[in-house]
Amino acid sequence: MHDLKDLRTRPDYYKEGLSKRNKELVHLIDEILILDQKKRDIQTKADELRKRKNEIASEISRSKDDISKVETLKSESLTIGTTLADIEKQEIEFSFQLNEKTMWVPNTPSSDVPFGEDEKNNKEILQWGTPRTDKWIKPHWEIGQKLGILDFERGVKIAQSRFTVIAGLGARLERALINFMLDHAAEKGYKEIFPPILVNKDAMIGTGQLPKFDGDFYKCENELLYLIPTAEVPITSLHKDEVLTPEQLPIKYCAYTPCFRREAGAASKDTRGIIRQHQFNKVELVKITSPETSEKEHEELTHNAEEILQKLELPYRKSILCTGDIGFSAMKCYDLEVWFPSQDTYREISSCSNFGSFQARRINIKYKPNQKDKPLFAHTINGSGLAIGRTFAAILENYQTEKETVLVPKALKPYLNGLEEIK
RNA sequence: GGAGAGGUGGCUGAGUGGUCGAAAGCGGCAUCCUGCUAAGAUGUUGUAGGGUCAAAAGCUCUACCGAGGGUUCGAAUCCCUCCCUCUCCGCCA
Repeated sequence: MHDLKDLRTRPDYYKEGLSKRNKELVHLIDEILILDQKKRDIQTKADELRKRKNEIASEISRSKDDISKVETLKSESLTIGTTLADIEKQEIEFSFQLNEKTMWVPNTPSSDVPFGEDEKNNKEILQWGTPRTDKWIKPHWEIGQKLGILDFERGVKIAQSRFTVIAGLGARLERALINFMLDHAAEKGYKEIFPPILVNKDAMIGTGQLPKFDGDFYKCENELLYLIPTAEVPITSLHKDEVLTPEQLPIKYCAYTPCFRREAGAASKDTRGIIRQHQFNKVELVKITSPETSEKEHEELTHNAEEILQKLELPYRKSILCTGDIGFSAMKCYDLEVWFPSQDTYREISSCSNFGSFQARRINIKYKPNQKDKPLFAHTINGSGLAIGRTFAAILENYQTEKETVLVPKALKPYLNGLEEIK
């Protein structure tokens, strides 16, 4: 969410920022400005009437003995009350509309984000490792089924399509990856959190999942709780309505959680394998920082995610997303994509975003640079470190042997009792 | 799930219909003072939105005592609904 006062003072800055994402968003700014003006006008009117009502109330209390005066005042107050009720209705309506509209406006991209309409314009920054191109490498779902560690049929049997059972050494590998990644994060100074997996609507609004993407998530209607689509949601909201001190910053959290996404609108995408599941595991890295250090912390967080791929010796590339492809709440975002030999391409495995004060403003996370300063909004940053299921799949392919087995990456052996090979 | 108690400013805690945005204490901030420290004195001290202003400061208005409704000229205070916390009982991994 944007700062309305700032938006009022320099609307062109916001228009320009939004036009880089999508030209069709620009009109939102003018609509907001009009609504904002209407809301302020009506608020001024309402405030004046409320003021008069307050005056009358204290006048009555001061002149209780003068019965006729009191009666006159009472009736004046009642008359004002009728008018006020009507105006307040409008006030509420305008505030609602204004808030509603503002909530739908995405963050403005940072000035160093490359311009472009869609993912084709994302800019590759680096490639790491040497991609394998052996033609005999089987897709992860084939080798996974052959090895008896991925069971797609039974996943469907007990749940639905896009739910998969991981069995035996597969389950062990999944768990090893979680522990390995959490340990890596801890080593880098991230405090481990195990949050609730169901969160309320406020948390979903805070990080920007709602209102725009309603329908993408599983919700418990009777409790008004949502299954988290990412640990970003509960972790970033941990400090909701708090004013932090400079000594507390930067706050660094990591969390393993299952994540749940309905994947509506992805009907024909990645129907095979475990790349796109309704339920998947992920280790998430989250930071809360001051505006001064957020850029540096964002780079560092991205690097921390890269280190995991490096330790696992999985070839990957790093790109900066262009203005048209960047997520709703983000001002800048790096994608890490891991190599999939069977698909002869890189696939996203981590998305590391700097949100500026966009989320903090919604969640109300502030910090005081000094004791006497006014509280300012903090910056929030997050990224996957990493998506477990996709890492699992990448290992199945990148570590595959011609004998239809999968070697265990060196870094994971301690987590699998020294196991060398899944066969 | 049942019964009871309660939710007030950064914290502790008073306040049961009328200058209460809220006493007091603690904490914070500023100044002063004692040779330094510790202690002390005085003052100050929330958030959000609006208006005024070129802007900031200032001044001013409105709202906020868990949330939302209601009663009333007037609500922290009375009524209703919901949420949360605590105690007891029940159930349970």
